[in-house]
Amino acid sequence: MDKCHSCFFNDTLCKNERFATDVSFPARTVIFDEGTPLKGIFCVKKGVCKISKLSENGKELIIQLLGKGTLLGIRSVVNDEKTNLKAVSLSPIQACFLPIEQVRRAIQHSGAFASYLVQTMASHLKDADNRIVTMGQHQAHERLATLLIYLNDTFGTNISGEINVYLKRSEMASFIGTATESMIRIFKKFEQSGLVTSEGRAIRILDEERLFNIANGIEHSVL
Amino acid sequence: MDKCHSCFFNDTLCKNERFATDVSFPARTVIFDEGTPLKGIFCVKKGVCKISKLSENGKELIIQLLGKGTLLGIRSVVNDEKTNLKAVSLSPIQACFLPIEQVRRAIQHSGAFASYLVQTMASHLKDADNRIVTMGQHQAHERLATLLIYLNDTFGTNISGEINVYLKRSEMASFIGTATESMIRIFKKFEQSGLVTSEGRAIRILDEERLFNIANGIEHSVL
DNA sequence: TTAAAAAAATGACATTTATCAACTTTTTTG
DNA sequence: CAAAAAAGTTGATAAATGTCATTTTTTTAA
Repeated sequence: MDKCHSCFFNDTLCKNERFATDVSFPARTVIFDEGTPLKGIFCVKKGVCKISKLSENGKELIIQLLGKGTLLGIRSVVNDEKTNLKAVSLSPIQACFLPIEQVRRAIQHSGAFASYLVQTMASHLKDADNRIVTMGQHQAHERLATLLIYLNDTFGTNISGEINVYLKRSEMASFIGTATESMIRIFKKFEQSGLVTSEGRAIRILDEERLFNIANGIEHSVL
Repeated sequence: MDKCHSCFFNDTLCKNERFATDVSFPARTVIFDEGTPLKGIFCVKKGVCKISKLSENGKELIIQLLGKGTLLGIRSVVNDEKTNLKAVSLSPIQACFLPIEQVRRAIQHSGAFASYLVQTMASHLKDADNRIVTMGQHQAHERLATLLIYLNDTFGTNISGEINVYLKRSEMASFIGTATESMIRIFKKFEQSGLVTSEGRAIRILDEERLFNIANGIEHSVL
């Protein structure tokens, strides 16, 4: 149980105490599942995990992808509910863990932490709103373009230009809310049009500008 | 500029001061538009307003309907951004207004207000997640059933059983992310199946249980 | 390394949903 | 009140997306 030295908690909150502890998870591990009561929150320090929710009809939808610096489980802790989301690591995860009592105490007594939290949540709410609009008003190929740009910009690429997140085709479909087959067909058209290339789950974006235009319904050529 | 006596600010925050002031808006008025810098937040005390966002392709999507006790504009204020949402009153609104400096001060110095805010936002984030799932994994008739149940349960009905919110057909379509014509056709089937009745914009739910089953993909009869 | 399992890809087809044009009804405004 | 504007409705048709069956490829684990 080593102290966490690189996250917000310790930086602003508990400089001389040992509230946060380090934890890690291998790739493709369930960190928590829907319906679990959480004992605290995680702050991701390395790796990416997916947050998903099962629809009543049994289909999964990926709500968020969380990387470095993001909080995991905060909502359930704040509202004292069982989590309604599932968190699975996509790559090996390093994180730190802050117990529920400390979180509550921090909100009450640290203006800095409260402000940080409110700002973070406000920003997530904004993202969620944009996501709702995208899901509600855009077609599948526009949503896929949006996803690809988001992945590229949020998680960056390695030396050879591959996006640093490796999703299954079914996960990409799960994110944009289409059938896997539909997603594959659209993705193939993107490849044929020279917008992206892929090798297995590694994706490289070749023409972000055109992808952007497709995402926003400006370019229709690739249907 | 009378003091507001019935909202969270005064109850928990400024019992002896005059931070919050009363404001009101007639029905169908723009309270703020996308891109506006806000000078503070509103707390709705009476009436309902719609929060919407314009998609890049020019279509509007209704993100939320806010009634009594909800905050308006908090996100932009917290993150010091121009609002990216549009707020329009659907009925005459009574609200109180709290200036931006007071909000910031309250988050920093009032543990009670910080907790309240974090909890409210956590709950909105949960709603947003559910909305994303509904938009991404459900068909139009399921989304319409979900909307009708939501309206009925959130805003209640008057003596004659009519839901207390009066939306245009195009607004219902805007909420569930379909073309108005599609929405009308589905709504008509709901009426023909004895699930709802309507007279203009007044809607009465006749069989909430079946609506619930449709919303969750359990019943398919009404296609 | 190889067999088994999982994921990816493809075609044929069905279903859902959007679009467009025309028309009717309701609401707004001079 | 009457004319104009906006909202609501309908049918015909096109486009988008899902489903199912099957095959190929990749990944996993013995």
